[in-house]
Amino acid sequence: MPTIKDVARQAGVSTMTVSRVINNSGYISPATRERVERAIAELDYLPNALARSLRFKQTRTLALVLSDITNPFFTTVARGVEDAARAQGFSVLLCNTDETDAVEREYLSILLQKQVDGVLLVPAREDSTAAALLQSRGVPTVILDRRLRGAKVDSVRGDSEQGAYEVVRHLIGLGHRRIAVLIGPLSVSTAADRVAGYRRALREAGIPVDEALIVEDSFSAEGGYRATLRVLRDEPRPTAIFAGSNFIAFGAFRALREARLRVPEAISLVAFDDLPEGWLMAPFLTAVNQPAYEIGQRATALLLDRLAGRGAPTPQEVILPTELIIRRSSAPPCAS
Amino acid sequence: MPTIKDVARQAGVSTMTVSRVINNSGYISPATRERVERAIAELDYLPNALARSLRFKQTRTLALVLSDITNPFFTTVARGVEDAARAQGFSVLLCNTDETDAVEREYLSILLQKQVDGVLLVPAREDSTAAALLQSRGVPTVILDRRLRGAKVDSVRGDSEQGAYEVVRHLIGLGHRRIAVLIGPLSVSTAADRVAGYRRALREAGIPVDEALIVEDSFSAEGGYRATLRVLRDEPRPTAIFAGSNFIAFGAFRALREARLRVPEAISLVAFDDLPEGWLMAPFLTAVNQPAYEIGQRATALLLDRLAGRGAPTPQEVILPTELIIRRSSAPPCAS
DNA sequence: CTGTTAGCGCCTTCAT
DNA sequence: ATGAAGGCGCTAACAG
Repeated sequence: MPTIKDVARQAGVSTMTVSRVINNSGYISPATRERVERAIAELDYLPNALARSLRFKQTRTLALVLSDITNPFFTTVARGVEDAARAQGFSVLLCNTDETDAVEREYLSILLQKQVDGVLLVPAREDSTAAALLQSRGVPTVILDRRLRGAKVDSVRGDSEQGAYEVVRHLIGLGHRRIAVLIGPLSVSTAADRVAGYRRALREAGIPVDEALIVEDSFSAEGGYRATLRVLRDEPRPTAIFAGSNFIAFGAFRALREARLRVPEAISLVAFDDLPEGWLMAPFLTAVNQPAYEIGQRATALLLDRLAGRGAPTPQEVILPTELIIRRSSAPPCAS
Repeated sequence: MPTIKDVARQAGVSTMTVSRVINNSGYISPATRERVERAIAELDYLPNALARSLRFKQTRTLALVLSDITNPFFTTVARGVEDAARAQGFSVLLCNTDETDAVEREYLSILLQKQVDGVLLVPAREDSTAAALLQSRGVPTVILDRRLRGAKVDSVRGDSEQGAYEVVRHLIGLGHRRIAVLIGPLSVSTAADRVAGYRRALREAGIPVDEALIVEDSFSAEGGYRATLRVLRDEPRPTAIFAGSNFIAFGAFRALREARLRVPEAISLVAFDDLPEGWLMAPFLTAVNQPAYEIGQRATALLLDRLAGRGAPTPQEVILPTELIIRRSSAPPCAS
């Protein structure tokens, strides 16, 4: 790997002159510039970003810390992040935490050491201290997808409360009154918000909340499966299930199939988080869609604005609207 | 951000001593070590990875260059990569190229500048020069998912030829003789290999190949849609379609639905690349599944072995078996 | 066992 | 318009 010294020697100038050419700074005679540029081309010289970062104190690298890139929602968020970052010459370090506090902390330490310029964080828990730590170290941070308790940080997320409210209202409109909600850990704000939306819809319709119908498990297919089994034992059995995430819905659907309950004839099933368009051979599931790509994009724009000193003085909170997509998995309750 | 100097001052030792504590190198009296460690804790000191990388000439960072993280196959690959990398203390820089040569080159330049230790590359084209460039610069590289013409590089991929062969043989076994194959650009090796597998299956069954039934478009839903329209105009119409990727299958399915052709009654549809388990509410599509996670994991292991000097002397080529999953989208041709 | 010197590759500052 | 010195934060090599 040639260094700036090699180029300087080849061009018969000092390293400083080469540096000026590279950075387009200061005055340079056309003749020398020409010579330097030829030397650069001849040697296939590429500046060492580590050395530059060490001097400039910026790496032009962001980190995206999320629970699991395998979740299509986060995949799309990641794509939005990457596109927005690349457009401004930033690279993205990807970190999967599996919702684990320990892994989150481990990654944070690495990211601080690597001197990333900013972090996009999906906190593992609502009271995660990660954001505070980053802030205290002077690393701009944007929270994605979730709320953080008492944090003074920029954040971008979909409107979980309103989205849940709308889909539950849809069920109520169809005539359902016993509606179960299966959700991930309530320590995650999206879980809490979706339950809050659920409660609001019931309250508004004058339907009393049966706490037994609110089942907290994990945001996974297994969680959805377990929660469904539990809810099916209830008497009288709920006529509709609101799955708090796409994965929960998958698990719920499997449990329903095994219990020989047809959807939507025997029981309705709706979910939070749609799958990317075109993925479903026969779109079936009524779902609340979040603008995942835009969440990633907006969050990154916010972060890059801060890095450029263009940030607003106070923390921004961007809440993007969701969209209710009614398909065939929701129908009026059966007459029984 | 405190530096090693601050720690040294606080502990009343030289920076070298601090360095020794950090790296567990050389001899240090327990007493000093203790003092240094306390200073580190008090200051919340974290070593600057940029400076260390500059010295050590290694960044403990890999790059994953792929076409689109939004594709569930690559998502899973990425997860495999990340897990394997993290297990050895490496971070992963994610780069989406959208199959574009220009973006691929742009990223390579950035990655070289950032001094990544190794690259996992899904080349945009079979004759991409990216790998050669990386090798010439001394950056270990592993090719993922695809073959590269005449490259002396490690590579890990699924067995496209055999997978295609098997699924087409499955169709032939059902009685199909006019089988269309819809595929992405033949300049991508997976496309070429899947067509090769298709041809082998037909040849073996003594069925002449009708070149009109081999349609090259893009590896996308739109490509699948367009290709299907074309193939449906053929006379006599094919009784089965082999979609060369999951996205192609999605587009094909939409075109078939619009043409009011029921699957599998009117026409069978099979695909390469399954969707992650549990994603489908009602698994329907007969598909060839590739071990995506393992591809990512194995490739990363190979790369890290090389970095550690544990690599084999000659380039390794790992070809992992695929698995045919027969579901309800394939059936015997209708009597017509 | 610990400290000093020098340098990784680059750029800011200040001369010339 | 160009160059020399010094330093970003860290560590290998050599003292002592």
